[in-house]
Amino acid sequence: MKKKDIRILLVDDEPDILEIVAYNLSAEGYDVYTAKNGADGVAKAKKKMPHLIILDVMMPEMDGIEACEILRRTPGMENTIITFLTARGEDYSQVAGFDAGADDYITKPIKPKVLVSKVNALLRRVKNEENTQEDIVQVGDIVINREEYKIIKKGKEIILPRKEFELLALLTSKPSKVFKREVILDKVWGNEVVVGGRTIDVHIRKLREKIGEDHFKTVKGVGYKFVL
Amino acid sequence: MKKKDIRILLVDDEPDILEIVAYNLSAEGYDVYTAKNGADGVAKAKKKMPHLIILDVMMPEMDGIEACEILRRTPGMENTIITFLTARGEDYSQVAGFDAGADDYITKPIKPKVLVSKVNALLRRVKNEENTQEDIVQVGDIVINREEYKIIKKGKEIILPRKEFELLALLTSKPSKVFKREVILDKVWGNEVVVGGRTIDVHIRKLREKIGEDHFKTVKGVGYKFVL
DNA sequence: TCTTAGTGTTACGTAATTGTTACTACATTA
DNA sequence: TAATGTAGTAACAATTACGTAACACTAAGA
Repeated sequence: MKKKDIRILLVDDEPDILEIVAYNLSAEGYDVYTAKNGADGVAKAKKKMPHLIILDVMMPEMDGIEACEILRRTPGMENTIITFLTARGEDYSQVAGFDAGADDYITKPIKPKVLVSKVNALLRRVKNEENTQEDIVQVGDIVINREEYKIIKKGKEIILPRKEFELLALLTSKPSKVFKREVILDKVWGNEVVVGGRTIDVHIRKLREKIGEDHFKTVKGVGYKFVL
Repeated sequence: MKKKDIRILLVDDEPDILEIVAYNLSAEGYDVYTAKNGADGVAKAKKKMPHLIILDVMMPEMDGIEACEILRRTPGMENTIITFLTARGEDYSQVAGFDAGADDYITKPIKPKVLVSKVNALLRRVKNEENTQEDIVQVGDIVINREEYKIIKKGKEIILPRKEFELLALLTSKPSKVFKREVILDKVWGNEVVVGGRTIDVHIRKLREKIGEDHFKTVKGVGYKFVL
């Protein structure tokens, strides 16, 4: 998952903070949205479904704690990462924030470099996580685009026959996972078709020729896996 | 996943810190281990495979940054949560820490309540997550990954042939339990196949070579058991 | 129809895994 | 201490599984 596809929602009532934080995160490549109070934040969150929400604790209308509690109860947002902005030393806010379901907090005054590092760290997991279900997978110098049925290696497009592509798509859908022969047959060939015992091997061999020998690992007696 | 099954490794060279943090986290119900420098920490981490590692940045022998980099490169620990302990205001450490692959940092002086809240927050995700990941089992310093058909011992990946893998998986499924020869034959070989009387012994021997002599205990006249 | 790319099959070579054997070691019991 | 039963070991044998090349079939388009 690319940074520009990661949405961050910023909620704070101070325009200055909003501006400086939004600037820094945008510069880092994220897709940033802002809201100026808790109620507005909750509304925008439901609309944009951000991956990360940064909430100021102290706000008019609806404070961060309350907003956080509402967000956590919103379907589809149980696992959104929520982090608070809080003044230093407010231990109470921190504990209360965590209780409300926050994942982290960031202390004011905000230091852009630290903030950006922290946001990167919080989102590192998201970036990998989504990889496994993306239609576009990147591994080294190879890009597999399952949506458009094509792969790109070192900037050069390679067209694969359908069966080979489907086999590749299956294996790359969960890198490192071993797919048993029976599972491969079921998913790529369909369980009613009976094919010879060497068919899978032959297709694997073709992929090895075209994509690269070392990406396809044989697990004897079990099946194959795609390694990065 | 229950709190008592969540392992936390604490690495700091100051005994006082170690004690107070360990006390608080233990009281919260976590399974806490400690190490007194980076090198020790890395060794213990490989052995215990903790879910969360709290690393002091400043340490003799090996500092936290270096330890973190090593840990991140260790098989099976790519997704372990790592958080730093750092003195307030050391912006540089924070940024460097995130670059090294940290997920978070905790500032000294440590406030127990805040610390515990934070740890709970960091582990909230783990608690739910692990529920679905049944095919990764941990026993002592050995991780058995059914999905990828590999095992990791002290951070080192070991590939086992299928029969050996299945035999190991069976024995470790219930550590200390003695599996009778007939039961092993049934589960690993299938009750219709008839194999010679020394076959199990030979496979046990291979596991002993690869995994470690002392993990496999012979119970004469009965069978074998796996001990931690 | 002919051609062609894609797909599947076969036969065979090779390597790894699995199983067997014969012998050794050790403990238990008579 | 001899006899017995059970397990450990190494070397070897058998089996299984995989890789490969060459070829056969098939469907779609020229």
